[in-house]
Amino acid sequence: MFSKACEYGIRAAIYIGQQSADSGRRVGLRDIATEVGSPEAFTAKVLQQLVRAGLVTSVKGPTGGFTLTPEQLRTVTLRQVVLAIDGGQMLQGCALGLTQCSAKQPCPLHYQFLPIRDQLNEVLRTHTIGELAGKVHDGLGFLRQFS
Amino acid sequence: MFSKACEYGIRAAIYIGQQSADSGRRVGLRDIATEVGSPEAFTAKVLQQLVRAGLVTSVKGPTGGFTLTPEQLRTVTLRQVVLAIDGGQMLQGCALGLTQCSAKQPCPLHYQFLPIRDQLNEVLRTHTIGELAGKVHDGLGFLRQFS
DNA sequence: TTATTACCGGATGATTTTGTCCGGTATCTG
DNA sequence: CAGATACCGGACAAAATCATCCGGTAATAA
Repeated sequence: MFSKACEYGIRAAIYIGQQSADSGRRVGLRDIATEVGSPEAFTAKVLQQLVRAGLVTSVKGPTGGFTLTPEQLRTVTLRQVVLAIDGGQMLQGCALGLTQCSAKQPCPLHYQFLPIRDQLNEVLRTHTIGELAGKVHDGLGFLRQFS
Repeated sequence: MFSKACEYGIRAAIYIGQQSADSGRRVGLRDIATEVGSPEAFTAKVLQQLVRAGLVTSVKGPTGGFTLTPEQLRTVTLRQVVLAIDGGQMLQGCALGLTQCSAKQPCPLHYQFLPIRDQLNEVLRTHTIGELAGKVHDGLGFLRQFS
């Protein structure tokens, strides 16, 4: 569905959001990677993308780390995170890989996939990181395996 | 959404199906790759997977090529093609990459993605290659770009 | 100011996916 | 039977993705 980078990015963003909403405190890379079950260095790369896109805030130095501002918690959607990391291929590309697939020249699956893609876009558009973070905070969702 | 291999495989299967239904004639690899806009040698690999899975029939030698039997035209679904090439990751895996994501320990997106995945499975399960081939035959669907 | 902390950025490497090449083999035609 | 055709299968190569390493830099704390 999404790339590994995007999976890590979403999980990391939600974890950062949870900690930010919880106590306003910043979380370090090591902490994030541990809690989310992702490779540390690779996660750093992904987070840099999110920071550059303005979806996550970072602070250098001691007591530094990553955080989501109240505004980011409220406004950043899943869709923005996915777009920043994976681009729009999954969200708008043709299911059969045709570069110009439209009502004018549809692939044989065009109309079958329209509602699926619409629903996917809807889910990504209507869920904020802050909302998902709340779900994790309430024990209604998990970001890694617990064995 | 799907891998390149899978995109090529679906397009190729539909084209073979269209020619088979049309006149029962077999189509060669070169012909398929041209009509579907895919790399020839790579498409051969993908088609071999479909032949081994029993979803497409191949005949060697002169006048040989690929074909779909009437039974294959009637029964082979898109879902079978996708499973043969990409496996079940897209159809059942967790959107956030958790290896054990279930109602018992759901990711924060688990319930949001359930209906999407259900709908995707439904579309793949209820459409046969033969049906899609008919759509292409009737000019209601295209398998490559026409510029 | 100085040392430490922790993100930043580029270089590098491993793995998977994508794509090519070519000899082998089955099969049809003459 | 001989020759040509076209799929089969393995080896190989290129590109994208996934992942690591390490020095640089900004910021904090003593």
